[in-house]
Amino acid sequence: MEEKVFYITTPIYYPSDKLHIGHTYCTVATDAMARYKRLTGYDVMFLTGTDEHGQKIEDKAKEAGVTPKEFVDRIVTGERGILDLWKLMNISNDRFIRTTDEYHVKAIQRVFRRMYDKGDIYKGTYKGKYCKPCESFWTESQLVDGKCPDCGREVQDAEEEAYFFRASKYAGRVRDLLTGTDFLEPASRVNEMVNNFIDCEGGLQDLCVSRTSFTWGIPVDFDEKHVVYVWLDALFNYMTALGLENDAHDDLDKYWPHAVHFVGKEIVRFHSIYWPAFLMSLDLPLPRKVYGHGWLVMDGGKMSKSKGNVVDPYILAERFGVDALRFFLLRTFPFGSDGNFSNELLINTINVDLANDLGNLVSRSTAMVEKYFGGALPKTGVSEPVDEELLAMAKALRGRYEAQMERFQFQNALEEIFKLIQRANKYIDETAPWVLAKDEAKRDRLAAVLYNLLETVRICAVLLTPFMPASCDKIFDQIGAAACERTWDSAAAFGVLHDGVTVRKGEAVFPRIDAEKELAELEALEAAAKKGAAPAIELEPYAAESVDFDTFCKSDFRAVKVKACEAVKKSEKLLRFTLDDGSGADRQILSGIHKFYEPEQLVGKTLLAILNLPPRKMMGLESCGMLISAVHRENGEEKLHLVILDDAIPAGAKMC
RNA sequence: CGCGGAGUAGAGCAGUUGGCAGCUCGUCGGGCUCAUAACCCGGAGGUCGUAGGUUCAAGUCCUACCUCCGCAACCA
Repeated sequence: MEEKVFYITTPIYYPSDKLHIGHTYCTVATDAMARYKRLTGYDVMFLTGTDEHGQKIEDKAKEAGVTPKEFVDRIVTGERGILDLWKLMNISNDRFIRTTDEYHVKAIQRVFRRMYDKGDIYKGTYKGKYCKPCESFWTESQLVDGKCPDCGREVQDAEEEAYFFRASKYAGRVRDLLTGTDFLEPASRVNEMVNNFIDCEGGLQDLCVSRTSFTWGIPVDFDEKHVVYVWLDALFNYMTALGLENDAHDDLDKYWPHAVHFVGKEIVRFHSIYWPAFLMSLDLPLPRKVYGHGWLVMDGGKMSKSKGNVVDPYILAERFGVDALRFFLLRTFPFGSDGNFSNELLINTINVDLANDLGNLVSRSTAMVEKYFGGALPKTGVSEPVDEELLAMAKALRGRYEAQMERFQFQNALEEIFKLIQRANKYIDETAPWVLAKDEAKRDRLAAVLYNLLETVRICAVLLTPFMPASCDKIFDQIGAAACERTWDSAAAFGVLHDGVTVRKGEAVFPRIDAEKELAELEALEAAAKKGAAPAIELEPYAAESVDFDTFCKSDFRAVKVKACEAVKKSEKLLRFTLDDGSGADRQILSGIHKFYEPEQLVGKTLLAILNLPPRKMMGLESCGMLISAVHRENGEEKLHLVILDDAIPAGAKMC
């Protein structure tokens, strides 16, 4: 007898900012899976949480003038924070872990020590280059022309003490795990991982697992100037939340062997390579599966702050309904690959599937029971051959749905349900109940037709419950389904609804959306949100330090004329300028301003440039100097204007 | 040759193990009036990126090439 236990997790999200629709997507998928497993009778543990340490949060907190803990508290527990978002989205997680929770911190310290005692963590040096003025540490590959990427000055060899995890020791076992089992899915991600990180040049690299350059992290308890590297801290949340090395919880043995991790494709590497290696080091059992889902992209581009195309789940959920949003995310996109998000698609899906097909089916079915039977439907039907196809589909649905759900193919599972819903709408046409209603002799036949419709709706609603829990309850209430008629078992049988079932046609469960009107309003809303978030005009901070006159005079500012200008291939931002600097020889300067100017509008202009900066390579091309621009931010948006001079100024004229 | 993904109807996409090329929207025509102007039926529209190859049979497998997109790099 198989043990009916299931453990599922989302990644713990990084609260350096508000979460967006992509995080919501992953969490909703996990929630649907958890609810599905509970429905089928499993004992489910569903964990989500936040990963709260690290340099970035330390920096952000400093910027905001608060402590790191205050900073993350606001994003996690504050108004419209992460907890609020999951509450709004009706997420049914059993636990919520924060890596700043005391029990987790203590557990991680013990884990770190165990790995150290075993010899899998060793103290080494992190070799690199140090820039004194910037006080920053760079790796060889981060350098630009052998110089500091921030300030362009010389760097020195330096060594920073750090602890390393001996990942190389487990490379073979991890490779076997990835290539020989279905531990990592979808399978397309396996080759990517093995080729890139294990069978690459130099093999699987040992992982640096401590830092001394910042303090917002879990201290290594036997070497206090180190903090534990974020990933070692973060990955173990999946086990500390069940009681690994702590007394706060005590169900590791029960749930851990049944663990499934849903993760975004960007962190598949850590979950499929380092996470198993960490566990091997501690002789702990591995989770059952890591599933790397795709991203939601906007019009072909990755969602990102700088592109200003981040989608706010609050706005969508409040406008269209939580269940509609949950449904859309899982119905529209294949879970394993990227999906193209758009408001049009969202509205279209809601209208077609939820309003026209499902909502309208419930509406017309219940309306007829009310109209022809006063709301109470006798189970005294007469069946006819035309019923057979509908009944066969309805009876087979649970099995087909289950096969897809077990493979995490939510899109296909929902597709199966909607095939039946469409079949039911067709069945109404075939049987024409409004004609039967006119003939008193056909009253029993009419009852059968309507009963079949309610049964079909009931089965669909049971299977839709994991996706749209609140809406399915409404549907159950409208068709009069009792508690025992909403179960997993009841979804496999036809004819479950009791005799004399009472329908209550209420408000439309999924109202139709006026697409044009909504799109316009959404656009306005999103623009307003963007504006409200940032001040109208934002300027760079004024320099506190003064520069002496001699130093200033060393800068060779000159007027230059643009002889030619073109976009650099494969670069989103770079323009390549060929300039007349008065010397007689052409000067080439690259500038990252394509976002603001098209090349052809600049040819012939007189611009300002500094000529005596050391040449620097970008995208394989050499840039000799820099064009001077005025920069500021407007409503949070970056603005840039080249300094354009009077064309009467000759090329090469010195600015002083 | 840095790594990876994708090219299928006007748009957006599905096609697991090779076996009659499908779905949604749009479009054109018809039906119905129970229902949220919703529902049902039918038509038009594709040399499945290109060129080769394997096979009785290729969207699917193999080889080469073209185009687009991510990551990375870069954005002095």
